[in-house]
Amino acid sequence: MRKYIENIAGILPDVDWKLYQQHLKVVKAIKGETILHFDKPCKTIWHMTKGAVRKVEMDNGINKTTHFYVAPKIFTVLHSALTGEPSDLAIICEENCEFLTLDIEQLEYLYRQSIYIERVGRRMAEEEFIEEFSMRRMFLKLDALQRYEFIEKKHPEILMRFQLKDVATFLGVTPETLSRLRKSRLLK
Amino acid sequence: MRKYIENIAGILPDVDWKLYQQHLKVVKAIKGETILHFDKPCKTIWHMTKGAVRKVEMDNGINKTTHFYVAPKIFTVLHSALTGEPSDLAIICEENCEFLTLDIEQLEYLYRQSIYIERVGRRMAEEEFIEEFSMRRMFLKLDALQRYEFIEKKHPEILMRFQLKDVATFLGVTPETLSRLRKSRLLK
DNA sequence: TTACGAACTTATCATTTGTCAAGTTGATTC
DNA sequence: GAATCAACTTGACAAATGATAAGTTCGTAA
Repeated sequence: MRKYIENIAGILPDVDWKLYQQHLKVVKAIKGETILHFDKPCKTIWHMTKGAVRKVEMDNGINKTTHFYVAPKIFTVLHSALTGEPSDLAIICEENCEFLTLDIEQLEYLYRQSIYIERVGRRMAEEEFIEEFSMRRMFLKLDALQRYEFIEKKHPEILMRFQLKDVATFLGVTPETLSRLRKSRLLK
Repeated sequence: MRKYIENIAGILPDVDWKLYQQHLKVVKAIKGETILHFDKPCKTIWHMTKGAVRKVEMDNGINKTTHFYVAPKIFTVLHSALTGEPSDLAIICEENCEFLTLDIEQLEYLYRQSIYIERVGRRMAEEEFIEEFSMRRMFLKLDALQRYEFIEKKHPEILMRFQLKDVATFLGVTPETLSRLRKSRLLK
């Protein structure tokens, strides 16, 4: 996990890493488990060391997937964590998972203790912003088939580890449409 | 501008603000001017104190707007600024504008000098991430008319200060479609 | 094994949106 | 004021996608 962080954020000195590490707690969850429920405030940063999860939103009774995460990965529901408001997203384990969890309030404390940890936070936020923008551009310039092929090329792990119906909602189409697009591609 | 920053990032002590301020340069640009061209690396953070700009991408010879910004606002092309790679986005002034510019390399230096400035960077990145995600969710759950109404409600300044053809590409539809949607709404 | 249910696919038809072409409006320039 | 140009609108038709319903496949539990 330290290597994963340093890969994104640059060197994290021993003393800062030790400080950070002290506040992490080991947690496990099994496939199908919901680690964050709708309407509950998100108070945790998850450091996923094993497994895969997805974030979902509820739209007219239909679950739509907004994010897929595969270990190693750090995630939270930021707009809820920052404001304390209930989360409109749930987080569901799609495989058996292992996490190191960190309380949001403890993270705020750690930010004040270490410019290196503050920097990790900045670099993580920057990377998430870039990824989020990349996903939105996908909608601006690509049709449904091209979006599927974009994911196939840039994020193949998503197609390997998650269900097609969830990939469909992530791509902004119905599962039926995704099925048809996949077939149309075979005919070429 | 300091107030704008503190509103997002919390208190910025006098000494840190002074340090920051020393590296800002006043720049003006007129309506229609391109302050960042396609394929040039982005080396600047703009602090727009007056005016309005938009970011555009080129897609098969057609300009598509990815962002609208109205003063006061801080922006850059992050994925280019971080890597030094040429920007696939251009930035165009839609009104006469005034900026305080900051060189990216100087910002990196400032981050190392001050945990408060580092924090400003983190908070800005967090806010941009949240906004970017909010925009993507718009595509996941809303059809074209609903997206228009979402912008009308949440970002009315966009409809007031930018052209409809640019709003259309920002919403992921053709100008013709947006025109029809606006008409269909009048009939209700 | 059988039965069941969920994921995925296929088919049909309706709706939305894009494409292309033409018309209108309004601001700017000469 | 006439000419011009870009923004915006409108119309007709084509293409993409959604909605509904039904069929298939496959893993799991009785």
